Amino acid sequence: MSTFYLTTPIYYVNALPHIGHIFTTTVTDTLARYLRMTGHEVYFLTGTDEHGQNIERAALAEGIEPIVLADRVVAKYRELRDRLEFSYDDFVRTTEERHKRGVEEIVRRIEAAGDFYTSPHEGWYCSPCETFYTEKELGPGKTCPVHDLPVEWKSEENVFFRLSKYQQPLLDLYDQHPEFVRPESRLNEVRAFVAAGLRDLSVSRANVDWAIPFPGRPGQTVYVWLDALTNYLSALGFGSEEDALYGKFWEHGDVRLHMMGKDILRFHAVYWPAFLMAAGLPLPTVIWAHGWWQRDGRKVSKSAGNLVRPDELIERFGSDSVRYFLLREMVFGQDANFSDEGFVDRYNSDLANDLGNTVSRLVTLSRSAFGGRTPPNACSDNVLAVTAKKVVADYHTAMGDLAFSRALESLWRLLAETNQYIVSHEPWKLIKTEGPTAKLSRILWIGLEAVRIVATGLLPFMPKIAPQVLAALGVTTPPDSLDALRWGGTPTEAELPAPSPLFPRIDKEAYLGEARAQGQEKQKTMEIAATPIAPEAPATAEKTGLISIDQFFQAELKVATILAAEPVPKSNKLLKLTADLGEGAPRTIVAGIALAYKPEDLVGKQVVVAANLQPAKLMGVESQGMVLAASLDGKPVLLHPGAQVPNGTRVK
RNA sequence: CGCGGGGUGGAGCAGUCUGGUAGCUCGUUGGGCUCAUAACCCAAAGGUCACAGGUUCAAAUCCUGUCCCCGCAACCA
Repeated sequence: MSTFYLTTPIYYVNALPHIGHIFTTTVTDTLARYLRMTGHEVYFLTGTDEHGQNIERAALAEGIEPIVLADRVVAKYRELRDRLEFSYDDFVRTTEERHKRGVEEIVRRIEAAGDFYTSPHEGWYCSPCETFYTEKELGPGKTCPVHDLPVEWKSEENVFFRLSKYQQPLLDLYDQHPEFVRPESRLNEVRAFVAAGLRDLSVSRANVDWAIPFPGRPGQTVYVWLDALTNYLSALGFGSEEDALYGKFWEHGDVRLHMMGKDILRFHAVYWPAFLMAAGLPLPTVIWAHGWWQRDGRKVSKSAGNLVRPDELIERFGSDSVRYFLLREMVFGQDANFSDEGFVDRYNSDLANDLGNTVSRLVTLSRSAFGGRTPPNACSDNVLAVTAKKVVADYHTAMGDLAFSRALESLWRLLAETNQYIVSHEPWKLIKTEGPTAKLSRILWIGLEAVRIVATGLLPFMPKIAPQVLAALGVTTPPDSLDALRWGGTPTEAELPAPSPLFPRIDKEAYLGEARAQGQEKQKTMEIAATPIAPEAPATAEKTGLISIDQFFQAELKVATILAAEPVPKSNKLLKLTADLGEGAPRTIVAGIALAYKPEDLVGKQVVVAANLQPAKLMGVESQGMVLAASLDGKPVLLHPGAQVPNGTRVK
């Protein structure tokens, strides 16, 4: 027996849970359940990350305390646990006292090792990101590349962590423990990043109040990632007197596994072990980065409006169907695709047809032949028992590799063979011709037993439904150990309740129509919400964002004819235009329209140009103006004059 | 030469590390069965494993090169 410490990331409370959170937690939960059922001691942790300026500001905007905002999101996660049967042992919040103590302890240790120093930190700062940017990284008009909001020049004293010192130790770690980062392809990524050189990391902020005060550094608070990562220790009691769990699962634990999406791998595989090395603490043993869910083949994003809506799926199909789909459809480690059609197909063919229907036919046969009971004769020596043995072995192998889809696939092989077995023995004929003989009894018992093994293997995956399947097969108490995967567990002459469909078939066409309509409805709502509401009373210009006509005329808009157009090398959005503004010499203008226009289609066209903009360099080409275009979902549509006019004509 | 993932029957994917008859699910066509949730079983059609070269007795798999697709980064004056 080994100890396993399994964690999900702690989720940031600035947004409600979505399919990404659900997936990571579902995966970890399934693994936790499997390990418990194979006799291991498991401690499963999840939680929330609640500090930082984002939260502070969001709360301020609503006029509430940050903790109230956090409480609200935490309540959503608790609700999710109940709906999806997450079996975590603890839920840690970074605003808890125990967490604060853990952070203080790790800071003290790193401080004692001499790996912190104070230094001025200057740069363009985006508050929502809590990040400094270089000039080059900024968007047009000195805006944050992520938020498009103006950044501020900021200079403050920060505490820095000597990350650079750990470059070689980290590389040694990856070499000595190639299993540290999984899947393997990710290890190369991490190694390349570290080998390229590590800069010291700023780990404090001077002006963020909604955070843990930095011990021994008045006026400084702990940077969110140092704060957040430490949850893995603080939740176990690290830094307090009651640290028995810490000793058992971290310090002396056998496996310490962090599960996460690939987007935050770097923090876990580089920064976190470096912090721990500095603090003289044991490192995690495995960092597992899984892939992302895409929607209809495209990346999921709010702006594209293609978010997966797990709430509706859970309501319609049941939480276990969602869990099943997520684990069956993704090759663990790679990206996978979600589509409504794919979901219904899986549900109907795997759950309704294969699993549900097989249970149904066996139970019905058994009940009618043996007076509402399971058959009286068991049988250990037969073709299905041989298959079952092989299937169970494959199942365990796959689970050991965290290859969830393969584990499920192997169980379904047994299901398929069970159906073949039933058809080839035609028990419905035997009932009519010979009655309830021992031969019939064995045939039906073998079928029931094979399905029982499948349902038992599903217990970690489908904690709600698998026990119901077992109950339908006459096993009233679900086993708490996967020893029950051994052939022979189906009771003889046990009461067999009348079957009811566990997974009712879904009419695919009807459902897809429904889902489409729902999607459109959503979009409509969003459009309405996006329509600006006219101010009720006249407000001052400053407040409404209105400008005077003089301010407007500060912009010189002129008509120009495009003389030439060519793509900018190595860029995919930019076109380099040569335009005549009636000034004698043509101007070079770079425009981000390459995705929507071909160069040859633009030559000779008249467009509107902002003529008195400061020149700027884009991908090495100087642009002396801006072509005006309507922006439709990020796609530009150029503005042309309604009739041919002389170049340089003023637009007003 | 920015980083990464991918290209395998109509669709979606596994297999590639560790070379040995190309596999799964869905779909299509024909047949069977009637216990079961219009389900289940059998059979068939359908693949130059992106392309080219190389290594090998043998390549989807290893090596080299090329093309294409998708993310990220850069880029929307």
